[in-house]
Formats: sequence, C-alpha cells, structure tokens
Amino acid sequence: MRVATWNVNSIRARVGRVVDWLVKADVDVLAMQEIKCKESQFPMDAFHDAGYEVVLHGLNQWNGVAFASRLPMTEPATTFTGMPGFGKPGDDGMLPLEARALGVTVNEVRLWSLYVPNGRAVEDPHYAYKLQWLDELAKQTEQWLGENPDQPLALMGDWNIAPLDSDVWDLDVFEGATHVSAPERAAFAAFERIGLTDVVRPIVPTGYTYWDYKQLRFPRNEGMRIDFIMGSQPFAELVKDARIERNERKGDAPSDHVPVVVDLDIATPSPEDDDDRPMFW
DNA sequence: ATGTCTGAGTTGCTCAGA
Repeated sequence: MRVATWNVNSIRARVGRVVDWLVKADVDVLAMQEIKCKESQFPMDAFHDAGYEVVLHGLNQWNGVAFASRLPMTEPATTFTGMPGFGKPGDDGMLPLEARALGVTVNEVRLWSLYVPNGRAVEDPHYAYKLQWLDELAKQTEQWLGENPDQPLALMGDWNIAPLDSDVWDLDVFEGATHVSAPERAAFAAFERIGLTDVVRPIVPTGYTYWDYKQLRFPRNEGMRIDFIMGSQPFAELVKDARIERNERKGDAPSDHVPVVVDLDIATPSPEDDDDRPMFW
C-alpha cells in the first residue's frame, strides 16, 4: 500500500496536476492539506474518474484537509480531543475550530492529514495557538497509542516546523522566525517522546519539501523540510521505502510543497484481481 | 520590494494568508 502526503495549496487551482501525479505515481492513499475550499467546491469528478474516493474537511477558503483513496476509508474524524480554535469568538464565546485535521482508517491503518498552524511570527497570537494545537494533539495521540498499541498510526502533513538546522537552507535567515524556534522544535520532539518516528528521514536523510514562490527560492534550492510522516512503532515496521517527489515543484503552476511518499508492506488489490479472465486457458 | 501565489469581497482592484 502506497501512502502519501501533499500540501496542494488549493485543490481547485491544480486538480489536474494532483490527479495526474496520483495515477502516475500509483498512489493508493493521499493526505492533502490546504485544499482551500468547502465540500461543495471540491473537484470530485476528477478524482472519481481516476478511481479515487474523497473524504474532506473544508469550511471556507482557508486551510482544509482531505484524503483521496482507492481503498475504502472508514471512521472519519475532523477533530481531536482538546483541539483549540482561533479567531473571533462566536456567539457562544468559543473560538471557532479550523479545518486542519482529518482522520480515516484504511486497511486497519489509522491515518491523519494534518495542517499545523503556521504561527506567523513568534509574538503573534497564532504562534501560541500553534504550540497549543500541537500540545493537545500530542496528548491525544499519547492516549490513543495507549489504547491501541498494536494498530499502525501515522500523523502526516504540513507540520510547519523544521526540526533540524539542516532542514532550512540558511539558519541565519530564520533568526527570530517561526518554524525553527526552540518551543516549536520541542513541540515536535514531544511526538517522538511518545513513540512516533519520522519514517521518511532514515530512508531520505536530506532534501526539502517546500520552497517559497518568492525570490527564486526553488531555482536556488532555498527550501525547507516541513512535511513529515510520523509513524507509530507498528506503522514504522511496515515501511519498506520512502521518497520526496521533488520534481512536483517543477513545471506549470506547481504547489509550493511536494509530495512525501511511503510504501507499506501491506498487499493491495492489483488490477488483475478485477479481471474476469481465467488464469489459464 | 514580502520581488509570488491563492481566493474572496469592497471586483476588474485591494485585502488576508502563507
């Protein structure tokens, strides 16, 4: 079973690219972030025509997460316990919850598509929101792991954190900035402390997953590694291979992020299984 | 020059967000 994560930066702006890649790369399950639309606006037909079902969580033009899968998806969840909100309080005085998390189960594997808040600037309220969002997610994940120690789990998505100095092209540029601060890196490390590991890093030790559109960042290879697949021990044991699809940053109208892919040692139906031809004739 | 993108509203420009 081939699983991937990709911040697509608006699905409507590049549905052709995304579906073409899904088919070409032979991906079974794709976690998307920043679909930037609600369900009524999502280009379902293009996915269905390519053989993928879609489950999504989108509230407006901001954020939005989704799964496209050619295997059955069950147990959809759009929040985790303790997930904080952000913005203007509603009539009930509560901060609205954003569309940043979506969980589904595929082939007994629990998968989450996550769009971690950007943080904007260390002095911005969005930064405290980011840290709280991650802290609550880690707490919920720790509880889930305790209750389901044998079920493979992966938290996949745009984490908006560069855990290592080598995950940005020039640390000096990030002096005092978000994505590399000690509290953010501690929040990321908390997921490793509770038993998750970056299942891609051992196979793909270097390389970025994001390059800003501005200032010729991609031609200069001035990028950041901020998209990760964090797997539980049972998930990590299934991982056979991994890659970062750098070529998807090239060409016409790319996303500013590229797909991150893992191959799991789980059999999936092959095209021949749908074929009525006898094996021998 | 935050020098590029995206989507929405106050539309054929300005704003927010990244």
